[in-house]
Amino acid sequence: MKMDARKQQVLLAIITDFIATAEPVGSRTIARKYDLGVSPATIRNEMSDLEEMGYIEQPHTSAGRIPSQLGYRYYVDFLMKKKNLTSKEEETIRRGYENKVRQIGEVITRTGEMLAQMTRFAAVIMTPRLELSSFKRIQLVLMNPGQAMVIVVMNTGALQSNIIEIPEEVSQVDLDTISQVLNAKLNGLTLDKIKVTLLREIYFELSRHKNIVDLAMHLIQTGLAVNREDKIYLGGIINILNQPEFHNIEKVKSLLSLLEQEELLRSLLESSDPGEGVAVRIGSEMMREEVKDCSMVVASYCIDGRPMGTLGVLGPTRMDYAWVVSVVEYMTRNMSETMEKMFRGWR
Amino acid sequence: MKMDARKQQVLLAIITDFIATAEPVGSRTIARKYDLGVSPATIRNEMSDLEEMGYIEQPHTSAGRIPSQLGYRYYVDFLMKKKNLTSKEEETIRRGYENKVRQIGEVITRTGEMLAQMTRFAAVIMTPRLELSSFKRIQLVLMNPGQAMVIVVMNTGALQSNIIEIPEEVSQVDLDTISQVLNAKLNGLTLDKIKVTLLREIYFELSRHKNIVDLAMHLIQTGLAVNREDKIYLGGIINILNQPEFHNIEKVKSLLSLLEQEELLRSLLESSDPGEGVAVRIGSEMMREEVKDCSMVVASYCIDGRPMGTLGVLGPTRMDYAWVVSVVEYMTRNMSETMEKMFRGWR
DNA sequence: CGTTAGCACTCAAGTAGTGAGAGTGCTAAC
DNA sequence: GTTAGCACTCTCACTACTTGAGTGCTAACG
Repeated sequence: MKMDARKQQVLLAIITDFIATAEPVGSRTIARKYDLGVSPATIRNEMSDLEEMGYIEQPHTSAGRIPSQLGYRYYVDFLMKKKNLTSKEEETIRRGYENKVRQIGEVITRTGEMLAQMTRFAAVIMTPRLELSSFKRIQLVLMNPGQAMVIVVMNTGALQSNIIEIPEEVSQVDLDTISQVLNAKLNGLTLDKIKVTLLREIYFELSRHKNIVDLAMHLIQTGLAVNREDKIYLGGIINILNQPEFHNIEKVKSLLSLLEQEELLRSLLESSDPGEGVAVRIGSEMMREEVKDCSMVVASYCIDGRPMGTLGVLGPTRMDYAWVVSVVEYMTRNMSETMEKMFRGWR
Repeated sequence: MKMDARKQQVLLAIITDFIATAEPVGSRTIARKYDLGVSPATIRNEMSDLEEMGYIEQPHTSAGRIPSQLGYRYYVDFLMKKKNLTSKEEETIRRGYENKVRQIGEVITRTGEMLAQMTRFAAVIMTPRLELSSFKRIQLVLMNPGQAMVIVVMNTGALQSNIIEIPEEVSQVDLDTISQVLNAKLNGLTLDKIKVTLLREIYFELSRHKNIVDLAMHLIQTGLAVNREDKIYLGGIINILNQPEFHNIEKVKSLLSLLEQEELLRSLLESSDPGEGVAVRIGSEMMREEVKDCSMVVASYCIDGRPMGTLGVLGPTRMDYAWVVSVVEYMTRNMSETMEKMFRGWR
């Protein structure tokens, strides 16, 4: 069986209607609301074909049809027309970034809030990936004899801190010395490269201060290594509960238990890392039972063309993809620009 | 009408049973399960009295009784016997803190996880209140000409960072000078006191560096002032959904929308700030419609006897208060000790 | 040969009626 | 003061019935 123009029209009608109403769509409804110029009987025939091809399915015999996962996929790939945001909506988004967003965390929070509010779904955003950020500055603070805090500032403005054990006799002045040497050597490198290349140089440099050289090594190894997980913003879960498909509490529970586990959320976001532009992951494409009735629309935000992190929206498979894709796209562009503006010269 | 010993026994039986089963309790059940030595009929009379006094209520005519909010209050204040944790449970908790918890954030996360897991309710923890922490160190990092990052380290190990605008010509060396002066002057003060006392001294000190003195003032005012909100840990929401009283999705929605708004959550936690020991807030005592069917068990964790923040558990009013109070108490003590050990000498 | 009208068939969901079970409150007897 | 007995109430689960939406099939139409 082959897909022809009319089948496409029917499929489009079914999906459009189902997205809007969350009710199975019957042949009669299509004939009435979407002017295809044919009778319900004809549409029934087409629907029967579409069902055989796997694009739609029937919840039960006497109900209308609903799109299958495959149907959504076809829709997203071939049928969907992007909706442009109204200039008022674009305005709202731009406004959101104007109001003193200084810190990277603020940009992310603001983006997440807007994303959740506009799409009415849950928003998920990863902070810029640390392994792609580069080292800006290190600072050692003596907390008390024997313990120091290592503070690492990345060029994205991200802060990493860590408490390490040091010999009792090391003073703040010693720490400052180490800071200085490290700063000179490490500036501008990505975390990946730090360990491999420069240990020898630093060793040599610090050999004047024999007593602290071991410390510095220790510090590089432990202080920089741990705690490298990126944080995740998650908001607007409440929106998902407003969707009729989540009136069933069991689904809510399973979804929520997934979202509460940050590692799972991260793997979800990472596995659906889009190359370029906006990607749509539908239901079981995400390979997780808990979200088989959900879809994600994700995109990467970039700084100087380099993708730094992922942001996205999580909602039921029955979502208005055209709209959500447009919002995510516009949002991503604005967020990227805001960050770029913020980081100009920080590298 | 006066409360007598037998009424107390009956009330205790009702609450105990209801906590365990979530079903209204009838006179027959009490007579059978709780050996009061009287017949159901007598218990019925007592129940009738208790209802009149407001301690219990009837969902409908032919159902048993359930505790009213007042009933729970009476139970918590007068009837409840603390359950001691088994040594195995205590062991689990202690273990949780042994495994390299270095940072304040880790202590909080770990505590939250354990609290949620043990009580099977949602856990809420506030980070140590900044206004009670004292200043440890300030560090200024030049991000690019015209912008600097202010990093403030508190004695609790908490980090605050902020981007500020500075004159283009200010160099990292200038910033280091300012850092040095500020560090010397500010060390050990609480944030509250910083502004008022020392501006003049610092002004004098920096007058050698005329060009940056204004900057330093600006920095103190903006850099330290903003972003002073304490963060909140929230976890284990999923547990609440497992309670039968939350099978109604509307309640879930209303609760979740409250929990998603951090300020509301904070006000909830702050308003039920316990003086000493563990406090229980039942239903509408929290003054919020969304949690009228919930209770909180909260306590303050202390460092050197000074209460630094609040932690607590949020669950349905029908919770095993005796058990939860014990867990929260033990947990608070352990968390306080862990933090104290960690901070020894940091102030 | 594609399209359409007509019709029998199916199924979910709502409605009404029924009976069982749990629990109470009252009364009278102990 | 306590208890047994009993009538009464109300929820809940179960069943039967009706309604309406929607399909699939068949035969007729252009």
